[in-house]
Amino acid sequence: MSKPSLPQGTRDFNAATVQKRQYIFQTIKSVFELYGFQALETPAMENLETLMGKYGEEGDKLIFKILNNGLELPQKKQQTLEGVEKLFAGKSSTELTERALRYDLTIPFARYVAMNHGSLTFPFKRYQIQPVWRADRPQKGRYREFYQCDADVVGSDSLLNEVDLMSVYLKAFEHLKLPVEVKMNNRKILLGLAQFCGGEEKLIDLTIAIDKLDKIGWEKVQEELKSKGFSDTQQKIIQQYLNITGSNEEKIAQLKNLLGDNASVLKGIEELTYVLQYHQTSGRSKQLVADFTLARGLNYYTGLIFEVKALNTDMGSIGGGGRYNDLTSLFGVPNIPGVGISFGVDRIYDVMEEKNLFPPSIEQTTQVLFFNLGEEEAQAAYEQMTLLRNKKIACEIYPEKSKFDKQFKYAEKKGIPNVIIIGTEELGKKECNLKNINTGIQTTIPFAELVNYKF
RNA sequence: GAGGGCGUAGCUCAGUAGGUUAGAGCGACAGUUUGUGGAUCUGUAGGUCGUGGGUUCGAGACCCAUCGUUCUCCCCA
Repeated sequence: MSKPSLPQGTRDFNAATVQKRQYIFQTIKSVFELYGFQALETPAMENLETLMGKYGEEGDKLIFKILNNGLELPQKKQQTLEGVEKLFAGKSSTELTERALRYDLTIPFARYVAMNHGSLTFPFKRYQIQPVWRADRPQKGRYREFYQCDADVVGSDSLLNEVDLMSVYLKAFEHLKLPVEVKMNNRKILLGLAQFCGGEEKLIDLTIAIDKLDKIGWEKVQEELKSKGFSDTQQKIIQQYLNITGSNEEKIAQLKNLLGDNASVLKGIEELTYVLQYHQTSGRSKQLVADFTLARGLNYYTGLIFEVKALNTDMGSIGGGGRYNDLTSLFGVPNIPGVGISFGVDRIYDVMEEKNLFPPSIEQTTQVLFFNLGEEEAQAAYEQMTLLRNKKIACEIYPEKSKFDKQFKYAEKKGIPNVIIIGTEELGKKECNLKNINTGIQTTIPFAELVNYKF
């Protein structure tokens, strides 16, 4: 028998890890609820049709597909073979895979809204905390199974939603004590730049290229632009665009100078300014940074886009989002605009672990271990334990009669602070010996008073 | 999809230019101690060196393949 192992890019979470993760989930969840978002859960799998074509060509390849059952049945042989042929032709084949694991939470949400738009109250605000799966190559901060925490508002055009969502970000990371900055840009600004440089159809090439700026530097970006057919003068404009620096106000002023006669750019600036100004008063505006090099891969975004970056670490973005004007039209229901944000919990965990930001208090465990010193003694201990449990004190009894040594070590390893020893002597006097493992102090307490003891 | 690092005991690793029966620390278990742990000491168990082939008188070490893992690029959270 070979050693058991885990699929690539997946992890087990032990007790300590689960507690820390729960701490993050709880923190984010309570902020979502504070802002009026309601929970939603959707299935791990969706119909392949629902997911395909929504994440771009690259994204489609990363969708985990689920092999249909019953492919080996003789009456389905023809169908199966057709499916295989489609597969080799580079197409997706529902003959082989009708279902797939969800790739993110946004598209399933859009599907949900499209299916239920008749009965939902708009604006509809929901949050969702569930795992998603990607058939990616794992590396630092990248897993094949990871959790997303999304909050979206659909059915409202108002920029007040963007304002509120930025507040959600800042509040949640404030609670987590994780210093971040939220980069903001507007797809409309990028669109304007594309119009300036040869046409809207170049938007995607353009965004992909400039998104790499901080990673590969201008030289390489320029090479990529050149290979995508941008002319020298266009490259020059893009370079000027990317060189915009300074405070938010200064950046916006420079952008106006450069591309101010483009309607789309102006609209983008207006929206960005609106959100930034709203936060001027909150005192947290410093964490909101206009960054015109921010692009974001997903193509369904149409307005403001955001990305959260943890300060002083080389971890990639730990959250992102943006406005999409027409996601549900993918599912036949037009005119439901929306805006959403997402938290990358696994990366947040990694950063917090790296920076030692988890409060020690979140590790909770058994408070009291009852020693097992024989059948009769154990019965008495069990009675006392039940009383403490009724008082909501976490207790356990060592399941077998063993040497003190062993039972002490168990308590120690598990971080149980108190042990209660009930042996024949104590049994006779109807009392128990309580020993604090950390201080070594031992006290004798009558059975009748144990329930009132403050652990 | 492209490229690099690493796979030796439960864990972390050592293993010198290929040379006898493959080592250490930690951990586990047992004893010192059938009712008071953490320490010390003593002892015990645990490895077909990821797998398969090749070179060699001889391979944990060298070569090839394969699997696993990890990191970088692409892309993304």
